[in-house]
Amino acid sequence: MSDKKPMLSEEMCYDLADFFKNFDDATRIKILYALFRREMCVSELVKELDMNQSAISHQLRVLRQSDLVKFRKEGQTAVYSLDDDHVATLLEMGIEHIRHKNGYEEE
Amino acid sequence: MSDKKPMLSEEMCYDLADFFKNFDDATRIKILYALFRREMCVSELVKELDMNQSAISHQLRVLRQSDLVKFRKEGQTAVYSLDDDHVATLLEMGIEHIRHKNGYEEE
DNA sequence: TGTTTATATGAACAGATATTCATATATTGA
DNA sequence: TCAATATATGAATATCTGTTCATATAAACA
Repeated sequence: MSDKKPMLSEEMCYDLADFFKNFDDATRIKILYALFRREMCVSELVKELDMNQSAISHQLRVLRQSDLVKFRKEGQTAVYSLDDDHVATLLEMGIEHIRHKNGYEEE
Repeated sequence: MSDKKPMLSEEMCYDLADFFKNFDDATRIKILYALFRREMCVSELVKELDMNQSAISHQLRVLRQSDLVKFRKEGQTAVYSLDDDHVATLLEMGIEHIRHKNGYEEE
């Protein structure tokens, strides 16, 4: 046991959990995947997800605080985009996992 | 937009969120990482994580129901191990992400 | 300046969830 | 059979979290 990888530090465990929390909600998944397809402003996300503007803004704040998305102001609109290379990879790993588990390799 | 990847289905978004929920809690991260190092029975996990046996068992049930861990009975003990190839990869991606973000590439 | 549009945000509320406590089940050994 | 050990699980509780509502801010434009 002593010659193996050491256990994770308490701090790392909490940081990891916080990181993965970004992906544990369907709304945030939708936002992240939408931004993976292309950058979008808030009102476009509101239409795409057919949800309350406030709900979208609140979730964008969560994702911003984790540095998963960034945005730039263009006049009165805020254009959001992904700010982390790992996001797309993680989403695709998850998708592959689900497809594999549910047994529909193809499509 | 029409020639790009289509948006994810509602069901896929919820399945993805449910999958990532397994990693959104520090206790489950600890359990998963401990089992990544080696298989362990419940009482070993209780000692390793220094937590209530009931709490561990409840979390093991969550992970079992998502097919992330499996177990075999050996007498009165239940030996748990990882049951999904993606788990270790995901954890390592998360760890790399944190290290990268916090700026300590090395070590 | 006043109005409209886009976005952000605090407060409140409802629903989800992690832990604890008590207890059940089942295996081992005396 | 009785006691001890290992694990599982239902109920209760406290905390966390996502959404909504109301409202604030700020840019654009008449």
